[in-house]
Amino acid sequence: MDAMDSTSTRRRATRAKLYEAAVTLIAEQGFSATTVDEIAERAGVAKGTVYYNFKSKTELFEELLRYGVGLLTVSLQAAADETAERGGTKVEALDEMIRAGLGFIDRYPAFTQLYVAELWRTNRAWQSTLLVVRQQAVAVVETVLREAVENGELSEEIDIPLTAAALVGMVLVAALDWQAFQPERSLDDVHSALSRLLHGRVSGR
Amino acid sequence: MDAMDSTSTRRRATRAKLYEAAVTLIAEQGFSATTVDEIAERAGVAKGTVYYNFKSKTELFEELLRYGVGLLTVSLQAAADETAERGGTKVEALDEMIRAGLGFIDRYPAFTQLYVAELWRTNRAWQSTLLVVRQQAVAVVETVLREAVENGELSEEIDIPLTAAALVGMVLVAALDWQAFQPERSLDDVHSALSRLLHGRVSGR
DNA sequence: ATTTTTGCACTGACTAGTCAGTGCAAAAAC
DNA sequence: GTTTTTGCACTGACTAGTCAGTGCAAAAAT
Repeated sequence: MDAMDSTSTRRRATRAKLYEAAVTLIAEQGFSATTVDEIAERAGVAKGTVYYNFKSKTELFEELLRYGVGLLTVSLQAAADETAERGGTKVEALDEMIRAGLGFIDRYPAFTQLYVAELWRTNRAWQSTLLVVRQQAVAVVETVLREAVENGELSEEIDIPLTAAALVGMVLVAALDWQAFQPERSLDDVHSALSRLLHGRVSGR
Repeated sequence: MDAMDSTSTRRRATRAKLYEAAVTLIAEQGFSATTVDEIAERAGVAKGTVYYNFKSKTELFEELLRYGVGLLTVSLQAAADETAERGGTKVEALDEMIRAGLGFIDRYPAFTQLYVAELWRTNRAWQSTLLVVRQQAVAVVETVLREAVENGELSEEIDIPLTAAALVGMVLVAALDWQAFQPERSLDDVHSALSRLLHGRVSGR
């Protein structure tokens, strides 16, 4: 039943080293400005190994995108599920998802940079991969919003896709700004600022 | 002793053509993937002309950033000022600034893409230019938030820099998503979804 | 008036270099 | 003994930046 495990442990480890190296370099410099030689060197691997494991530089990058967004989606979903299990409201679930999102960005800042930098480009090879992968992540938020509207926690007037996009954007940009321009702030600081926005506790006292 | 007009009309026109060509190409493909030959060709100009007008590809790009963010800042400031003049509240001013931001992104989507894609990169030549230029734009929002707190419209507990960053991010990402994934929506749709978030009218009925 | 000079804006062929991807034999790991 | 990795030389396409030269209009010299 196993056997056909086409990727050996060894190969997986090599690939992981390559992802790790590529994500940092591409986040800093962009895809085109990053050379395959650099990636190989940083991963401590021969250039030929890159091409033994991936058919091209572009393919390596696309796999990286899939892998990274997969991690994010799992983490968002886990936050939503845990809140549900312990009987929390949907708005609490959203709040926990914001925290999970911030945690992800805190752990993988380079991936986040790279994702944002590529997401809205047009005419690039991996555009369709990105579209799929983005929808995966946003869908988790949309589902919780939808449930919250159904059980009356949120107004029926909200526009679910737009609100989901805005929430994701808010977290993404606030977190990147935090990392880039105010790294001394704590995750809790950032979380509570965003949470306040979510709960409409900005205006009024 | 006159001749102060150091840049002739002709040169200015050429530069404008180059900005126009560069902004679209770089938004689509990124800085490194865009060649100077492409820019020149799209602008209908010889390659040498690019180097006659700018000392390098990087300098052309930096000028472009300065120019674009300048436009945005002016537009945000105008929205704030007009609201103040007609005696509106600070929260109304924020609302108008959201609209102005959306309008800007609607008019210059390519510039916005390019800005977002480059903003959080590290180790790039134009990093310092970006820092300055970003602060310019965010400062306008921070000022209005600060005034709103001072006159009691907003809670004293809000974290001004973080909230400003989150608001800008919310608008930026929602607008780019709108353009990329739901272009059929109207500006008013998007504006009212965001406005609802700002006013805390998401939760509750 | 006509010719010559000057300076600006622009041109495009050319240079020197870079980089994705290949090929392959030998070694290491499994 | 099969799979994976290494090391390294090589290729060919592509690219940032340069530079000698062109076109042209206004000024200066004749």
